[in-house]
Amino acid sequence: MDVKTVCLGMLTDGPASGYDMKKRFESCFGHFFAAGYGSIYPALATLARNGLVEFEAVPQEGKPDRKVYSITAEGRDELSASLGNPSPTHKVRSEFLAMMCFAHLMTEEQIDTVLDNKLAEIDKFLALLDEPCNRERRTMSSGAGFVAGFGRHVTSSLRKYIEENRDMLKAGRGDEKKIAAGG
Amino acid sequence: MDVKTVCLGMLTDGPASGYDMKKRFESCFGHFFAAGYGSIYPALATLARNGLVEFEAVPQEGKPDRKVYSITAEGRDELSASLGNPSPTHKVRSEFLAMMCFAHLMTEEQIDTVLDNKLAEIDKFLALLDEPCNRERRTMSSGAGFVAGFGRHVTSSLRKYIEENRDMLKAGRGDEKKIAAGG
DNA sequence: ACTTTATATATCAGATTGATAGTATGCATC
DNA sequence: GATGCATACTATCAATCTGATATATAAAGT
Repeated sequence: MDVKTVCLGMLTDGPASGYDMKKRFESCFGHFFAAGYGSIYPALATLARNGLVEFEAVPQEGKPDRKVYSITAEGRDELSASLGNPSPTHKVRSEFLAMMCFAHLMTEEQIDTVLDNKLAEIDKFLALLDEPCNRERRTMSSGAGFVAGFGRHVTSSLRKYIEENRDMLKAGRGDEKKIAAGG
Repeated sequence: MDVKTVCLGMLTDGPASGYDMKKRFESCFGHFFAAGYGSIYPALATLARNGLVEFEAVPQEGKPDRKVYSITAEGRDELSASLGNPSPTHKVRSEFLAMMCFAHLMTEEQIDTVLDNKLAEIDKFLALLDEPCNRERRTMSSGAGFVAGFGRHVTSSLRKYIEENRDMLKAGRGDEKKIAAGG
């Protein structure tokens, strides 16, 4: 289940260009499976080379050809095999938590700044999940609904934890040497 | 805040080898900042090349030299600068959620298998967080306590969501063409 | 005797990230 | 009328990370 597989999955909804897919990655998949051009274009090139997708170059005025990709029968087989994986991963990569492990090396001000920024970021994300997706709910598949709900639920929970436990990070730091005081 | 920075942070607790650090990544950082030898050794090599750490090769009987790394004054400055980053990231990479987006292309059996495996994995992780870390709580920094609690809280919340909403994934799939029936 | 686990290092192919680049149109700001 | 920015569309690249693998030794389990 890499970017290639997600691209295959997207193409079961109909043909699309790399640019279209990028927009879909941003709007729907962004919060749990980010992908930029640097992974989408190579993925599509590899898929095409292996016959899992095919594309038609649509000429445009003054713009590069639009390459519209479609999934092939082999592509559907490959996707089907990928969806048979019984243990898909779910990983977190958090500079935030890694940094908080070293809170005793930070000033109180630095900790507060990071925490406040993180809460603001979370609120922004929650607002995003509530606005445009609710309107599309008719066209959303059951899976997309599950995933959007997942994001809302887990992110709210995360927010609550930070608010209720941020005091922990300032406690018991009096006797530690602060290396980050000078900057 | 990459592997290099976390290595620097670990070294503020005292000298350690790459092997020692790998164990620490596994036990404490694993669930939010994984790192294998393939990133730790190159990170230490780069840090040493830049004078942010220094190492002493300790000869051993019948084993390769143990390279024991220590942080330098320049390393502390670099770490301090990294801890000043006001917006550290927190990213999720989930094959699981990506797959659930395509639940309408899966059989009910496949969905159940994935969900049951995921719940079992979550239980295993929660048990892990409760057993060895609780005993070490005296030696844990406030930051490590915050982060461990974060893991417990968010993972429990995630578990609850899956249990309470898994039915969504089977609903409304009758009129969809299933491509994954054959395997 | 065989396998696993632990100690220790290190490399490599493949994938991803984040930035950058090229080319054209339209829209707003100065 | 110029400058900057957003949108539309492609694509590449260095730095980094992942997961597997290689090399050695030895204790401990089966």
